[in-house]
Amino acid sequence: MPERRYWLFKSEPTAYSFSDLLKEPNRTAEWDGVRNYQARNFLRDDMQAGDGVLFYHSSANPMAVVGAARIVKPGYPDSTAWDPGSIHPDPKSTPDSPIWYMVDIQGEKSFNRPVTLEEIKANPRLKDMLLVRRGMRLSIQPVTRAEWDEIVTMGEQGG
DNA sequence: GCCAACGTTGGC
DNA sequence: GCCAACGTTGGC
Repeated sequence: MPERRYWLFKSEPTAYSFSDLLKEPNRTAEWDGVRNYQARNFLRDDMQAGDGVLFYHSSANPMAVVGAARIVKPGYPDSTAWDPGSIHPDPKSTPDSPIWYMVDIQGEKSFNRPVTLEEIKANPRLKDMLLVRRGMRLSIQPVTRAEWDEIVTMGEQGG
């Protein structure tokens, strides 16, 4: 049993929100459409079933981590890449030679309150998070155990 | 709506 | 293999 890892997934809530995830059958969705190699490597190589996911709303009001999810299916080829009807087609990726990967995540808990980007920036314990690093645009980022604990604790404070 | 940051593309 | 142009991300 590998050690549990922690991640942060960004999503624009106007495209797909945490409450959308909670409305899915079994609160589970395929996290498809990632088209960045560094994020792809995390999806393909590093994620394991059971890993924790902080769900972050970007370009939102407020910008915040709004809940927790977990990986329920580790990396497998992203079939939307060779689906010409998808919003992120990539004809270079094929079933025989996939380039892009996805995971399945299951929504676990909506926080009692959003943990805002502003609070994250103001918290010295979270100063090293990739999220607040200048120019860091990765939509999937690793998070340390300590950062996970801190954010979950903040989110579970009374609402 | 702006624009800094930065990844990707393509001409050479 | 360099690098200018271009596209995207995402906070402001």
